[in-house]
Amino acid sequence: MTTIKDIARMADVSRTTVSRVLNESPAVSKEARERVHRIIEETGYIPSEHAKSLRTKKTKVIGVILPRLSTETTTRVVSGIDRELGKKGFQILLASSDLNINKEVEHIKLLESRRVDGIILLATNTLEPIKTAVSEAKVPVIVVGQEFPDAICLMYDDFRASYDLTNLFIKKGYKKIGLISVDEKDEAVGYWRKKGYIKALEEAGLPIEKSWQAEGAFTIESGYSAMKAIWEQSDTKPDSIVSATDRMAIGAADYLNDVGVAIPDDIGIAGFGASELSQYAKPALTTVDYYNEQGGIEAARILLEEMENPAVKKNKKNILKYGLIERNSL
Amino acid sequence: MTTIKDIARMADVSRTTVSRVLNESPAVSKEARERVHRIIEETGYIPSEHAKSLRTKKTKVIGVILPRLSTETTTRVVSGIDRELGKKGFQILLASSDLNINKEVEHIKLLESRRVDGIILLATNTLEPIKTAVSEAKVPVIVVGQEFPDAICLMYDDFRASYDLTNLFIKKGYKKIGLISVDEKDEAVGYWRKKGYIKALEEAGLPIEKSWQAEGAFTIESGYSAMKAIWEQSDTKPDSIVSATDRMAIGAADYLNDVGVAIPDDIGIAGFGASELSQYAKPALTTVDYYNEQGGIEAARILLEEMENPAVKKNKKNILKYGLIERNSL
DNA sequence: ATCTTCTTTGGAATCGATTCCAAAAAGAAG
DNA sequence: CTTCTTTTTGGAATCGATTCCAAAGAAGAT
Repeated sequence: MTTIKDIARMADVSRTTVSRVLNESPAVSKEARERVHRIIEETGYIPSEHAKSLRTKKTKVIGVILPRLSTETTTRVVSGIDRELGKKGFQILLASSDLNINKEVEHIKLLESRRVDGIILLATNTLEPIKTAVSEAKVPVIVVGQEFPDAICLMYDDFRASYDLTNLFIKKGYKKIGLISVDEKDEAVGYWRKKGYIKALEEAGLPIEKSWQAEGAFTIESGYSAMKAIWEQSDTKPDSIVSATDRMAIGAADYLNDVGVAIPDDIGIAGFGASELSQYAKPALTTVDYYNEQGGIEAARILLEEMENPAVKKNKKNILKYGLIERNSL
Repeated sequence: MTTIKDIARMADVSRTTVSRVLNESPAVSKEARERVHRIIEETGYIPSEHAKSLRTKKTKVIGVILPRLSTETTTRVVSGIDRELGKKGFQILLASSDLNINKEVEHIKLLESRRVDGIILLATNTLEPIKTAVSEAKVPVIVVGQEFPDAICLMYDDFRASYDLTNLFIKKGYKKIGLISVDEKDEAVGYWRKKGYIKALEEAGLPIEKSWQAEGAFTIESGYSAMKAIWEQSDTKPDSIVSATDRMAIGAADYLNDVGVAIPDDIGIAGFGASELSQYAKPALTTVDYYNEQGGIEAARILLEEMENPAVKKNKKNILKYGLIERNSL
């Protein structure tokens, strides 16, 4: 591979001069500059970013740790991150944790070893190992989607969103509102969305009935099973279902369809996430839009800012906007 | 930031010895090894991959260039790539071309400057600039989804798949088969899927009617418009539509729904891609599954192999499998 | 006690860039 | 024709690792 040394020799100048040409320093004579440019052109020389960042301590790469590549939510966020960072010439080094908690910690180390300028962590849990890994990290880390006590985080307001959505059910006259949730280890999706649901019911004086609740695991199939469980275990049936994710809502709707229950005539249903699926389901699903791409953009901006001038206090919490999308399932 | 030098000083050994410990060389005494390990533990030292790969010429990073992050097809492929490469300790450096043709070429250079060990290009066109960039690249490049004359490529058999799908229409008794296609600059999706459709019709002696054909642009909305165009421009209406993508098929179905045409009773329709949307559409869409994640895995494997021992002839073509998924829209 | 062999160690060069500093060349002023 | 600036240039150190090679030390053989 051609190096700056080769170019220097061929252009009959010093490496210093070549470096100057590369960095567009004005302190180079026109002839020298042209000679160097010509040689670079001829050889197809591409300077090594490694050597460069070894010296300059800047890599123009940021690491993104995500639970899974193939979900709409994450790709939207990553897309937003990429769009925003791309403008400033940053690239993304991917690290997929594959829902494996140990891997998240490992990946922070791995990204640090590659001297990324910053890290954006799409978090799925708030367990101890990952929290300490984040606070010990030597580069700025932005946590998206969960609340970490002493890190810069960017959160969706899952509690309020869930509260608002449940109130929409109530406003529409539903009285027996059930819930399909997920494991509370995922605080945002599991704990807070459930909490918002309960708060709304309590305030309205509506029953919080255990048999109208079941837990799924994000997938459409698990939503189907959860709905089935609710249907089979409850004496009086619920008249509506809040589902912590769109996919589980779709699964639930499938089950209801299979047992001949009509949506929204017999039962109302809504989800979270504004997935594409929710839009084209029949009937179209009422859902909460978290504007994920915008979230990615925000995350990128905050990271850029933090890299420019690192704040002393890292316990900033940024709350993202959300919106209710009312469609035909309620 | 702590460096190998600091560790050496603190453990009272030479950098050489620290390096040996890091690389698990047996030629280190037990005491020295333990001392070094303790210091590394205490300081939280993480060796710089930059410095390392500057010497070793290996980065354990591969670049993936993709048209857009937020489509199902690409995320599935990337997911497959990541799964396979992750096993061998490789990471992915993302480069999203945002459908901008110049950017693809730029990104090849950018990835080369970062000295990635290899590149996987999810190609959307076969125009000259990108083809020459690929053949001039100094690292192995695997092209996925399009045919490049002198590169290692991994292709979907779009012609045969389209031919097979169209024959399924014919077998089901459809006689007036229309087409929603895309720009032929995208050879795979635009040109070959159309060619397969035409071949099947020709062989069956069925009419190839221009007014039953329209061009979309991948989106659901464009499918809607294309279907509308066909419906308004044709005297006798087609009795079925082959759509070059699922999303356009969904859009077309929406239009037909709006004008009161029933699927599959009045008109049959099918798409390509086995998108999740196709599965949960009502009625569920017949489609072609390209097993994208498997494609990503294959691409990664081929790249790994090529990196191990570079083949002289780079014009290998690998054809991926596909399968017809028959559902209720035909 | 001396010579070999084997284990363990560190010095120094290297990878490919940047950057500080001083020297050389060119131009301006006296 | 000096002298002083200003422009242009290159030498050498540096970043943080690896690796070759030789030397020091320990252990074993005679």
